[in-house]
Amino acid sequence: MDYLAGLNPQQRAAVENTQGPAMIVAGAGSGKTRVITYRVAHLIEKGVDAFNILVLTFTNKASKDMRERISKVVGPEAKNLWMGTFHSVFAKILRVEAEKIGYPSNFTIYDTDDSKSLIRAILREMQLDDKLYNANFVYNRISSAKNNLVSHVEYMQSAEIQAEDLSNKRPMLGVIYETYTKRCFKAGAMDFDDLLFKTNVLLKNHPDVLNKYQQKFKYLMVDEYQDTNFSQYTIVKKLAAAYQNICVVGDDAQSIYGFRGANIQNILNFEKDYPDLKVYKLEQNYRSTQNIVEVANSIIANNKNQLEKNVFSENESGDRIKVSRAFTDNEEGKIVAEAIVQDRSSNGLNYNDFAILYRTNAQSRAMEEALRKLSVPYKIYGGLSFYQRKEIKDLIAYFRLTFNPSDEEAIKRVINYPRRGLGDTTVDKIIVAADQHNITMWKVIQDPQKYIAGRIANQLNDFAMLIKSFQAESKKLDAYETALYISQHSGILKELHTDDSIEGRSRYENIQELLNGIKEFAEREDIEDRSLAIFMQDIALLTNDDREDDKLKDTVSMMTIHSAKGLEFKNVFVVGLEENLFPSQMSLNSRTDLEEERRLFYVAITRAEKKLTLTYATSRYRWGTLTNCEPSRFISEINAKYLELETVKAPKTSIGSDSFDGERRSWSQQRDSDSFSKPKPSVSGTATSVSARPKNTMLPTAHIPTPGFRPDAANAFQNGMEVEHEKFGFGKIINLEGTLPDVKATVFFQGLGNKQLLLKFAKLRIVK
DNA sequence: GCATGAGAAATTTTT
DNA sequence: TTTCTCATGC
Repeated sequence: MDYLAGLNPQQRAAVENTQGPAMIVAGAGSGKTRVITYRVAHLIEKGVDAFNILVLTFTNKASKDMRERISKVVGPEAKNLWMGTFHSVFAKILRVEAEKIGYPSNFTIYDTDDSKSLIRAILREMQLDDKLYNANFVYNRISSAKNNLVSHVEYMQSAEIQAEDLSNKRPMLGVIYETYTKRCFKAGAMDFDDLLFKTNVLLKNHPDVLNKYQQKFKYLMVDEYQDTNFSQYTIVKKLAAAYQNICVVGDDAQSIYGFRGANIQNILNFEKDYPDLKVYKLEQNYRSTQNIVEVANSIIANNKNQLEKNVFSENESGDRIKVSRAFTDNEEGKIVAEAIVQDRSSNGLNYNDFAILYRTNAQSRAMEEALRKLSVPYKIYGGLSFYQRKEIKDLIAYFRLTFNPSDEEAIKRVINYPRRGLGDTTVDKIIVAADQHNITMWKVIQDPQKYIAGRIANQLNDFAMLIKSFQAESKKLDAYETALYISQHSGILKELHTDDSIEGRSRYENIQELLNGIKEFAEREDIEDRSLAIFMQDIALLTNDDREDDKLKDTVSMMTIHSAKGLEFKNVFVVGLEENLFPSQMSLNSRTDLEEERRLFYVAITRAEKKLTLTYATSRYRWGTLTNCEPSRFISEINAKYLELETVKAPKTSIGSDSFDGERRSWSQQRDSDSFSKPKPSVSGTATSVSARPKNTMLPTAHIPTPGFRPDAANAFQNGMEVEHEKFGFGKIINLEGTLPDVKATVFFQGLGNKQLLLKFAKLRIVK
């Protein structure tokens, strides 16, 4: 039992006490994962059968990491643990029990895209205003209903909800919810929230099933308990009811998924559910310097509602927190990139000692450009996952259809890809026919003559035959062979192969990569059923973090703060610390939301081991235009004694005296470099990493045009007028020469001197 | 049914 | 600025 030796007293107590309800409040960097892994290992060492232990996590990555670490202590027995994300564990159980709730066991899992697409279709069919009934909004509404275990029936019956929807002028939401639910059911599909919702239904309506899993999971552990929603909370509570061997681990200060229905009260009130609860507080931070920990503490102290704890560090006190101001988002990128280059060479660090964290994905672009300019290798985490790419989803839709031809979203996705003359009108006809006869789209497609007039029936027949041939082949071939067969005979491979643009080639490669992945799967010896159907089961639950590609490469990591949770880096840059960005604009209306933003900031800070840099810009491109920014309130919440404010540099004015020329020059340079890097500039389609965003040199100052800025016509100007220029700010016309339309004005701008401007081009507004 | 181009909308975080 | 939707004409 030597693994116990390396633990501090609290950690050790949490590990050794395995009976009854327990809550481990784990401050950031306090060795939480270690405690969970050792606790599970300890259970197994004590003789508990691994099959009787269920460990629930939020990300695939967390569960994978933990399983690996556990197997280092207990060996191959770790394989028998039930361990995974809420969604994957209960998907697995639902597949076994599906018939009990009327679903086929090979149900499809709809990802967010599928769900939204279905919602859009329903909105169109109901002829609802898609601005009032925005698909995103509807999706969130349904999602939060499900996460609070409100079924569509209860939704419609609840006077409160109905009144709320009515006052929001969206009385049809209940009907949409109902239709959506029925359509999913008809398609044999569950969305993400259903995996939890239906589990609740199952456990509620089938006491025998509940009992079975209560007996099975004699020991339960839940990681990141502060992120559970009501639906998850209820499942856990039910499963634990028989033995009460429930151990939850979490940190209320790191609850950052409230927007997705997570309820921080679940951890704050845990004690009420289990009065004889034992609480273990892990308060020593082993990760960060004292300064960093104290800054984090001082930030989080601004929140009202929290569990009492005192996180401390016995590491060195460390550097102060650096705060850098930039004038634009591009300059911010430059400051960060330069700091990385310099720090790396002067302190002998690797690129992977650095992370850049931001609030929104959109911020990555400025960072990327800056890093690329200095040839700093980087990797962006999050964003579009491999499995969300169009070509991958297309092929997977064929797979889905093969195993579940009722899958409506899959049909719509590929019925006309590659093109086979089955366009929107035909699809609409199928949907109408299916609706009228109360059958699935697949039924209509199989027997088109019966439902749809005209020659289009022949093409539908062909499509049905195609899918049926896939089904037949899948019974004969292994996963890889089936996948290959489908990709060839669907025409996808050919379609992509003929596209020899850069994007097209990369799509082709992605398909190859997917096929390789399937091949690997087909050759695995540790699983019994290696069919494509099994491979497909959880694919919607995978994210790109699950694919180990270049983990070992030495690159700077870039990601949103949300995806950085659980990670640590020697040097961390938290960028974009501005009001309306971080804290996000959406959070400013309520205390709850603002506190969540603050916890998010807490998470960001506590990722850093040695050095933390906060940056902000005084202006930034948002929705295409330059906007003024104020420094984030979070910066002023930090006690100044911990901060090192960077000396302010004067803004650079890189444009020469003749501004018109200067402007045009930088445009043409940009053009040139674009066409240089893209052999076929005419290729449209998916965006490449080459951005047409104005470069640094185009932003001489940070002037923000007054709202509603509109340039005046060239003939309107007179000598002596005060004018505003889009970029240069306010100035005064001191000379006019030439004749219309070629009048040239000399304008004096404060701080910039005289500029010659051709009035027909310059964006000038008359002030006075 | 499909390709093309104009115009509008969008940006919070994700299993 | 980019991305998507819608309308138009073939």
